[in-house]
Amino acid sequence: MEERHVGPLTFRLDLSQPLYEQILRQMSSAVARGEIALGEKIPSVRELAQALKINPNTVMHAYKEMEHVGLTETRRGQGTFITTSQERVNQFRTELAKKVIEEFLEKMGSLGYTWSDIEQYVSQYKGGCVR
Amino acid sequence: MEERHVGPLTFRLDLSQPLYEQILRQMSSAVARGEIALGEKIPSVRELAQALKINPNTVMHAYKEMEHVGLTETRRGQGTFITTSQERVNQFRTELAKKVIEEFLEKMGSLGYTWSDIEQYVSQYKGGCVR
DNA sequence: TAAGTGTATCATATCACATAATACACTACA
DNA sequence: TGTAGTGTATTATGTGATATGATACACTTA
Repeated sequence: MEERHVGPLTFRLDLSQPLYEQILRQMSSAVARGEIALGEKIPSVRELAQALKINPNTVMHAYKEMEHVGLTETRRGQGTFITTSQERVNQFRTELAKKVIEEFLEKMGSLGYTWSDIEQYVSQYKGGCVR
Repeated sequence: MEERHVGPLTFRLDLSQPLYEQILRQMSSAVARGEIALGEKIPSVRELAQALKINPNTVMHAYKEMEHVGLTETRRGQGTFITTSQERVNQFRTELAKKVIEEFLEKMGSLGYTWSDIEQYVSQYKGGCVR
């Protein structure tokens, strides 16, 4: 629930979802919002772990995922950097969003909600946690 | 991925989400769709477990949840019945949907998506798993 | 050489989820 | 009254994802 700042980055972690997933999403968001530029260095594993008060291995987990999907590039001994490819960033974020949306629609569907139900329903939440 | 039929009810379980949650949602859906009427008896714990090829305790978990939120009423020695209160059914389904929607919006928000992004994005999925 | 990187590998702990087996209590009905 | 079918409770076990803790190694830069 609490905000943690690391350089230009801001994180807000809770226990409702895996920490490494939250790091993953919020790091992607930081890139999308332009809070960190392409090619930029992100905090080291140990630094972020200390700042977020979580275990380095957990950060490592997130970082490995980020590299695996092409959001970051790692240089041993130097650090971890946001990829220089805007295309990869977009693709990665899109993939994440796709999963989120599909899970959402599947759940609503299994609740018996029709398409127009969902459209109406969702619009009620305008002005909530989304900008 | 496979459909299982139990009387008038149909279930489709997979391993991506907790079984008891899927039962919960799909039972609610069945009521909403009118596949089972208010006050109607639903399959016994053992019967549903056998039909879905899962453990009775897992079905029990789902049934306890359903009773806890007021979707069902249980009569020891007789069985479990859908509540006779249409209001409770609606309320229950709405609560479930609310959680699903809030989780969805929170995730999209943490991905840096704006409101109009989401509206556009979601509309691309029209004709998918939702009716 | 030293400090700061990523990386690897142990072990351990917790929690949610599911299974398994068994027993008990209540109800309906032949 | 007995018996079958209900929900319920208990205890144990297993599994996988997640997170932690500690330590060591390899690489890069200054």
